[in-house]
Amino acid sequence: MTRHLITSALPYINGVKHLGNLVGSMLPSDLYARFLRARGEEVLLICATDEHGTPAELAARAADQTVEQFCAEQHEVQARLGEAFNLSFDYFGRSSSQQNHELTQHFGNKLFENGFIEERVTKQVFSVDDDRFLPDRYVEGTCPHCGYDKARGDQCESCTRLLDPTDLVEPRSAVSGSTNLEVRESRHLFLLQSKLSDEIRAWVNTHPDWPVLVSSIALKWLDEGLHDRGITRDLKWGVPVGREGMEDKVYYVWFDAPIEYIAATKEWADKDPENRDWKSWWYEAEDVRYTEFMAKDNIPFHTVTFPGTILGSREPWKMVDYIKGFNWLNYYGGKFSTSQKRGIFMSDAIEMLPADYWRYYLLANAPESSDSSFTWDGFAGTVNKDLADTLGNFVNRILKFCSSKFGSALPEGGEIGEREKELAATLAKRIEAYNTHMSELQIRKAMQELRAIWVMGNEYLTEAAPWTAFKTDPDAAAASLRIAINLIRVFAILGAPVIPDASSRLSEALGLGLTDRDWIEGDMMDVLQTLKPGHEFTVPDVLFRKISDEEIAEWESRFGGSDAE
RNA sequence: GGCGGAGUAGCUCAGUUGGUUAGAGCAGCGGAAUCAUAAUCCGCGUGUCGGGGGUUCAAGUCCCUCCUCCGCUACCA
Repeated sequence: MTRHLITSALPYINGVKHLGNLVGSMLPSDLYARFLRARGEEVLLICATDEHGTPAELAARAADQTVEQFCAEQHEVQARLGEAFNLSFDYFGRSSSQQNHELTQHFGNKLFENGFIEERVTKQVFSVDDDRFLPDRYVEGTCPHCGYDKARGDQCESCTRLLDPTDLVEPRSAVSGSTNLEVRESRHLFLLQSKLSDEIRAWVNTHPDWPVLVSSIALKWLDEGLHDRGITRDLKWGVPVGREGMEDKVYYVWFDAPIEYIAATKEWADKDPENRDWKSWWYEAEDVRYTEFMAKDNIPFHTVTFPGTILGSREPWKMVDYIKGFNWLNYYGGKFSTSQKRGIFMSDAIEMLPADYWRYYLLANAPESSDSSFTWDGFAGTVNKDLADTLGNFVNRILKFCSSKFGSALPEGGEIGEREKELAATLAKRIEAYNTHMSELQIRKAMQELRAIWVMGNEYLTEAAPWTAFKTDPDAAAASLRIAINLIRVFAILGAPVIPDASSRLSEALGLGLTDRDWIEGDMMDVLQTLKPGHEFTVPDVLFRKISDEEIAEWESRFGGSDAE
C-alpha cells in the first residue's frame, strides 16, 4: 500500500509565526495528514524550524543571546505553539541538527563529485566593525539613481532599481550602521544549476497535475534560464562546508533547509531506531507518495533548486509528487508582517480563542486560488454562524431535548422511514464529495461540504420536528432523536481533521472513544443506526462560544485592523 | 522594466475543456417553527462578470488593448 510522506514548509526561526504562515503550509499539511490517517493510510508528517542564515544571527544578537541559545529557545516556542494548534507533526525537527549537518554535507559532496559544483571567487562587502561579511541587503546607503537614503544593497525600495552594494553612495552596515566597510574576495561553492536545467524541466513536465500556481512559477524560472547559484556563505552559524580551504564557511541556508525534510525524518527515526526506518521513506521509496505544502514564495526552491540538488546527487532520493501552493492571507489590504507587527500571530491567537476556531476559519478561507483577506468581521461571522450556530447549537439542542424528554440515553421505539432514507442518500453523496475534495486538496470546497453536512442535521430536525411529534407520537420522536444523535457521531468523525478538539469532546459526550483512525464508511443507513437504543450520553458544555461585537471592536483596535488605518 | 497571479452580487468567494434564465455562504427582507448558544428551517438576487475592441451560431470562459491591485525578480528566507 502507498505510504504518504507529507512535509510542511519550514517556519523560519526568526520569531513567532503569524496566521498567514500557519494557513500557508503547516495547517493544511496537518489537515491532509489527519484526513489520510483517518482513511487508514500510513502517514509521516514532517516539519522543522529553519534555523540558519543571517536573520537568525541578527535576531539572536538583538535578543542578546548566542545564536545557539536563541534557536533552541525559539524552536521550543514554535514547537509548543504547533502543539497548541493541534498540528499533528510526527516529528518537528531542527535544521541545525547533527543529522542535517551530515546529510547536507553528503549532498554537497555528491554534487561536487558529479561535477555540479565548482569554486568561484566572489567579491563581498565585509564589515570590519561587525567582523562579518554582509549579504547585499544588509548593506544600506544612498541610492545613486534617486537619492533615497535607505536603499539596500540589492535593490532600492524607493525607485525599485536593482543595485549592487558597491553602487551605493556612503554605504553602511545595516547591522551596526558602521561605515567601515571593505570589499573582500572570498571563495565560494557554486551549484551549476545550468547543467541540470534540462533534467529539472523534464522532471517538472512529468507532473502536469500540479496547480497552475506551482507549475507556472517553476517553468518561469526554467524559461529564464537557471543561474549557477552560490551555495556557501561566510558565516559561523550553519552547516560547515567541511572542505579544505573552506573552514570558515557554511552552506547557504537555502541549500540545507530542504535537506532538513530528510534529516528531520532521520531525527525522528533516531529517537526509536528499532521501529523507525527513515531511509525507507526517502531512498528508493517507490511506494511513497510525497506531498509538499508551502506558500508561493517558497515554490521556486521546491520546484527547481531542491530538485536540482537531488537530481545532481545521482542517487535515488524521493522527489516530490504533488505540491500544494498557497497565496497570501492579507490583513486589511496588506500582508501580514512580522517586522511591521501587522496582523495576528499564533501566540496572540491561541490566547484569544481555542485552536479549533482558528483552524476552521483559516481552512474555510485558505488562499488557494488567489490571495484572500482576513477580517475580524468575517472571522467572527464564520465562527458564530458555522461553528456556534450550525454545528454547536445542533449538538446542544438535540442532546438537551433528548435528555429532558427521554433521559440521557438513546431512546427506544419508533421506526425509521422514507425521510431517513433520503437523509442517508444525501449524506452519502456529501461525504463522497467531502472525501474527493480532501483527497484533491481542494480545501475550501471541502470545508463548504463539511458545513453543508452540518446543515443537513438541522434540516432533518426541522422536518422530523421531534418536539412536535413527542406530543402525539413519542415513538416517532424517539426514532428521529436516535438518528440525530447518530449524526452527531458522524459530525465528530468527519470534523476531526479540521476541529480535533471539538471532535474529541463530542466523542467523549457520546462515550465513543473515537481515535484518529476512525472514518465514516459503508452503508449510510447502518451508519445512522450505529448507536443503539440505551446508549448513554452526556450533554457537553457549549461546544463553540460566540464572538461578541465588543470583542471584535477590541481586537480590531488592538491589532490595528480597521479600514480607517 | 520583465515575469506570474488577480479584478464576478453590499462583504468573502465558486464558476471544469466557450453553450440553456451567472452561482454559494454571510449580511438584508418576508415567512415557518419554538427543541436549542435569540439558535434553526423555507422563500426572495434586474450583478455594465475592471474598461474598450475582436473571433464565434454562442464568451465571465478564447485573442488584442488599456486601467487597477498583489507577488516574484535569484546574497531575506
